[in-house]
Amino acid sequence: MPELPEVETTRRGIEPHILNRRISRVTVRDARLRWPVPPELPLQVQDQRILATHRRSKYLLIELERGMLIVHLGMSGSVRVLLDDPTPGKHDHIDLELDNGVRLRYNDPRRFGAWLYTEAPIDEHELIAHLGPEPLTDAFTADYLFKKSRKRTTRIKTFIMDARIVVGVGNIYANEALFLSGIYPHKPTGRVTRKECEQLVSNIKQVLALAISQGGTTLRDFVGGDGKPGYFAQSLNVYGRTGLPCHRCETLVRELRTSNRGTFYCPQCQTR
DNA sequence: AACGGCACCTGGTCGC
DNA sequence: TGCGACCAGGTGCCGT
Repeated sequence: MPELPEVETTRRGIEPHILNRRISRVTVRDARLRWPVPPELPLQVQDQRILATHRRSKYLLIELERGMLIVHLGMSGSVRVLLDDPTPGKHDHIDLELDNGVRLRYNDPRRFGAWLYTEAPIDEHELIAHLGPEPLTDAFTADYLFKKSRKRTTRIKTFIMDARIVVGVGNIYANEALFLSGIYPHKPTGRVTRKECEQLVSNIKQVLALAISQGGTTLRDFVGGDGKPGYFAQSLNVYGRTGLPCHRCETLVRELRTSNRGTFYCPQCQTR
C-alpha cells in the first residue's frame, strides 16, 4: 500500500499529535515483522521526548532525544493516532503511548514492515546509507537520471523503481509517471533519451507531489495518520486499469509482467 | 556488476 | 457456501 506519498501523508498526519511529547510506554504484541522488533527497543525509547519527524525514502523517522525510531510500513502497514484505547485488532502489532494520552498504533497484516531504533547517525544506518536521492528535491534532475541510465540494460520501469537510483517510486507511481511521459515501461534503460529523462523526472515529481496533496492513494485499505483514506486513486491513468479505455486516447490499457509485478500501459500513448 | 526472479506473509477476490 | 488459485502498494537476497 504505502509508497512515498502514503508515508508522507502518514508523517504529516501524526506529527502534530506527537511532537514534543514523551514516550511513556511501548507495547509490542507481535515482534515478527520483516526483521524481529529488537526486544530492547521498548526500554530504549521509553521516556524519550519526540523532537521531530522525518521521512527518508519510504522510511518514517521519529527523532528522539538520543536516537531515531525507524518505521517502515512494508506493503500493508499503517500507523494511526488514537485518542483513546480501543481493543487492539488482530494485526495491531505495536502501540506507542505518549504522555498526553495519545497513542500511535501500528497495524500490518502482512508483517513486511519494520520497527528499528538506532543511536548512530541516521545517514550511516545500513538501510539508509545506500539510498539514492529524494525525488522531490533538486538532487533529482534529468541530468542525474540520464547519466545514471547510460549503458544500463534493465527495463526503464525497473530502473526508476530501484531505490539506489531514486527513492520512493513504487509500482503505482512508476506506472503513472511512465504513462505521463509516453514511455514504454519495458524500454531498455540505456536507450532512454535525454529528452525522455527530462519528461520522466518532471512527471515523477509531479505525480508524487499531486498524490501527496491528495493524501495518497487508497486502493483497499490505506489510511493516513488521521484515519482518512487518500484520494489519488481517482487520478490514476493506467494503474489497475487493464482493459479500460485510456483517459487520453481511448485505446484499451494493457498489462505486462515486470518481474512478477503488474505493469500497466497504454499501447497508443507509450510508444517511445 | 548487473540483471531477473523469488521469497517473506496475510487476506481479498475470482472462478469453479 | 466452500475451496483452491492467484494477486497485492516493498525490498533483500539469490543464482546466473
